[in-house]
Amino acid sequence: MYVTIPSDTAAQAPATAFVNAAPKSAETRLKTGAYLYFEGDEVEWLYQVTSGVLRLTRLLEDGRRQVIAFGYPGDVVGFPSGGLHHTDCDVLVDATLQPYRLACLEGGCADAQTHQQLLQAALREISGMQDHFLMLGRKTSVEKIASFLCVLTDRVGKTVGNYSQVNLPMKRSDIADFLGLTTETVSRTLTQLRKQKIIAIDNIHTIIVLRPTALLGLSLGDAKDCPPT
Amino acid sequence: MYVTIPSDTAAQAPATAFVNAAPKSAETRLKTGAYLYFEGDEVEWLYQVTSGVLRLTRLLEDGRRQVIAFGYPGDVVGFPSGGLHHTDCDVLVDATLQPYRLACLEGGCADAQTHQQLLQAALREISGMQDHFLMLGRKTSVEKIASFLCVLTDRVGKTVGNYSQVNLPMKRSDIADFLGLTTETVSRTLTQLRKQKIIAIDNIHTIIVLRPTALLGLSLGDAKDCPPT
DNA sequence: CGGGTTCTTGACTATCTTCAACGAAAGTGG
DNA sequence: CCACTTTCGTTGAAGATAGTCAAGAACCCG
Repeated sequence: MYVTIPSDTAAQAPATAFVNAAPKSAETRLKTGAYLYFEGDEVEWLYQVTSGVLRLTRLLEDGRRQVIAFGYPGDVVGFPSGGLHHTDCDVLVDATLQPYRLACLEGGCADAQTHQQLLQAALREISGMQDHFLMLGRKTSVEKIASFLCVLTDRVGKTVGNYSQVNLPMKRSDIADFLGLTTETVSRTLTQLRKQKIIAIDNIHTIIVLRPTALLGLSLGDAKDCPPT
Repeated sequence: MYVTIPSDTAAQAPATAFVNAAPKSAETRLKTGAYLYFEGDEVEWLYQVTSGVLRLTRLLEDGRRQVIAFGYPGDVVGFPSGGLHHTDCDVLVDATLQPYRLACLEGGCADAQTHQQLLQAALREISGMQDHFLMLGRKTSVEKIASFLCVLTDRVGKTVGNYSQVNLPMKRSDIADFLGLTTETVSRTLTQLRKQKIIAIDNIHTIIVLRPTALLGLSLGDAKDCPPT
């Protein structure tokens, strides 16, 4: 999952399971904390997330970290380069994964439809990452956090009463390393949105979006203090 | 071209023309300033840059801009998502391009080798973008500029006398929008490196690297003031 | 040569980070 | 199940990095 420009979201994140008549390999189940692969591992499988949440990370020698992406249902993870993984991948929320042989992406696979779908997933990945560039390079902390919440709400938000609710299974430091901020800034920005009554923080890992339009506005860089609707 | 982690550079940027025995379509030649495609255009062709330099950009409504990538020889540009281009692409330096039908990537192409090479290019693209994330999200302005110069020197630097020289055909604002900085910061940072005698600025578009090791050090976040070697 | 763009530099400001402290939550072992 | 320990999250104050605004210099192109 990347932080994409809202208007594009519908167009480019189908987030659906592959349509596939061919018999599948068995689903993989992984518990929170388990590692799916490490940087440097040889790639044998790609995985489409069926349920749960994954975290893809990359480290700098001095300890600085970038969360490359979160893997939400519909996302495909594990694209290789030079046959190797270039991130670590571990499990944030118990997950089920549909594995596909790497050969299936690379064409040595009988099932043309799966090949096609893996390829399209790779291309969506490129496009999503391009949007994410814009976010990392050009957005302020409020815009980043607002964008992040908007994307999550769209993809995995639940409607509870009149509001939509979204779960943040990751730590604040994961959000920070994903958006290019510090944990303190993430925390402060969430507090700020709460004080503006744009969101409510039900518990640390559960956000309720009170004013979706205001949140969307902030994600696009509108005036920082929209009056209560 | 993305700003990748130095140690990986060799492994992941072959930057070579595709090996291809099959007859090619005619090369495309484009002059500086010409547009190859626009955001929203339908994708019919992918292009491998043979010579020259391209610029891929993406705009936010309010005018903020991100330079997604520069297209240097060896790079493949034009990967679609949902059949459409998601960036603008124009020419910074007169370029020659080798076009490949999109069908060739998507498998509807007789030449399996070209299909394979386009696919590998797409996967390299993903990996390169992941490194670039780390750079955008976690590096300081000095590290960004130093990294940028290191990558360019590696890929297109020329040895002149005892030093290597690299051409920067793009404007300072392009560098800024590529690295997530402002033109002023780019300018100041280059001046700083010049005053430290790590680089010399021959003319605005030509940089000479005087102390490659120091530059590499800065790109990795070493102490900011290495003494002259 | 002249006009417009691009680049550099300076002064000032804002945003975000850093450092530090504290409280809340979660994990551990008896 | 509870006390203990550790990790995580929030908040404050201070500081630093990069941004903004503004002016002038250098460059480019007809």
